[in-house]
Amino acid sequence: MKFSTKGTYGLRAVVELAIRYGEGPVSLAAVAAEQGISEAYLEQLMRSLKKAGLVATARGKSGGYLLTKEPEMISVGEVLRALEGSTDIVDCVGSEANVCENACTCSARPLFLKLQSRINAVLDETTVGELTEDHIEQKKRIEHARLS
Amino acid sequence: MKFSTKGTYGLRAVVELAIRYGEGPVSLAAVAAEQGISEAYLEQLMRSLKKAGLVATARGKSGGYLLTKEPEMISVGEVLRALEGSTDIVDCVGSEANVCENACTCSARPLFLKLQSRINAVLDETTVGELTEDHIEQKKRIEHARLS
DNA sequence: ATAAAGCCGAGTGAAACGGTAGGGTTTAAC
DNA sequence: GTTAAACCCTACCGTTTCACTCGGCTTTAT
Repeated sequence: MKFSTKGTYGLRAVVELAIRYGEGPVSLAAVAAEQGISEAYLEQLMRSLKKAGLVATARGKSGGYLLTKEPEMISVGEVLRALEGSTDIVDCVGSEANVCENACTCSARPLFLKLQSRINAVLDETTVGELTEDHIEQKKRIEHARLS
Repeated sequence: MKFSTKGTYGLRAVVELAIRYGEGPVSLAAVAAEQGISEAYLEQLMRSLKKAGLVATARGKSGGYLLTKEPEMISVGEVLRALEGSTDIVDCVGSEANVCENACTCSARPLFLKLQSRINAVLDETTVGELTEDHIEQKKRIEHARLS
């Protein structure tokens, strides 16, 4: 039940793009530096996000990455699914009905179903826009504290 | 964000003990056979559960495992924590404050905190007793369907 | 032309997972 | 009081995933 850094890094990168939404492409190097992530590693994550259609790219000099929709229209679930393939905690709870042979007698399954629905609720409700706002607020607060 | 079979197997084993709660020790072989789990592997899981004080053992012939409290008094969170060490999705959300250096600026952390609290709610509310009842109900229903 | 950017596949060390093996020690039952 | 059924314990092992790196390619603004 651990969350991978893949998801964390990816989310943070997307928030970084959200901060600069509407200002043209942001280079990988800029995002990596801002977030303290290895450039080469982040590139892989960006590729996943691009394949999922969440980010677009501009190639060539002064190119970079940009979000394909407004931050408020991107749920964190979308981002995580793009990065991790699925946000299902076990195979037998997905809509694709990848159900194991004895699912109907598995005593743990009711718990999994409940857990999954609660998790999905959070992932679907929360948007990248919200995370971005929180983050900007937080940065302001720190700046304030530093000055006083 | 995948759930390990360790947790699943362990939960199922505990439910099996719950079904026979009050009837004396249940042998590893019986639980393993009923749930279709490798005996040697299950033994390791049982040891974790014992170390956590959730099950007791009777050694020697006709020995086995038994729950140390009523199924209704055991939350699934306790079981999972015993098996997996922790049910925290990331280190920086636990009560032990194993917080990473830039936690206060991590844009993903608010999401993690929300997710974790929802997960904890489910894990703390749900008891082994409930899972056991559901399971018994389910078995009855299948028996019914088979006979008709 | 060239340098800055993205694109892409392959490889790698460490850890965890899921499971196995093979020996102990305890104890009820005969 | 032997024996066999049970738990106890340590070590190992093959596979997968993680987190990350490397090196080369293509595109394109300047």
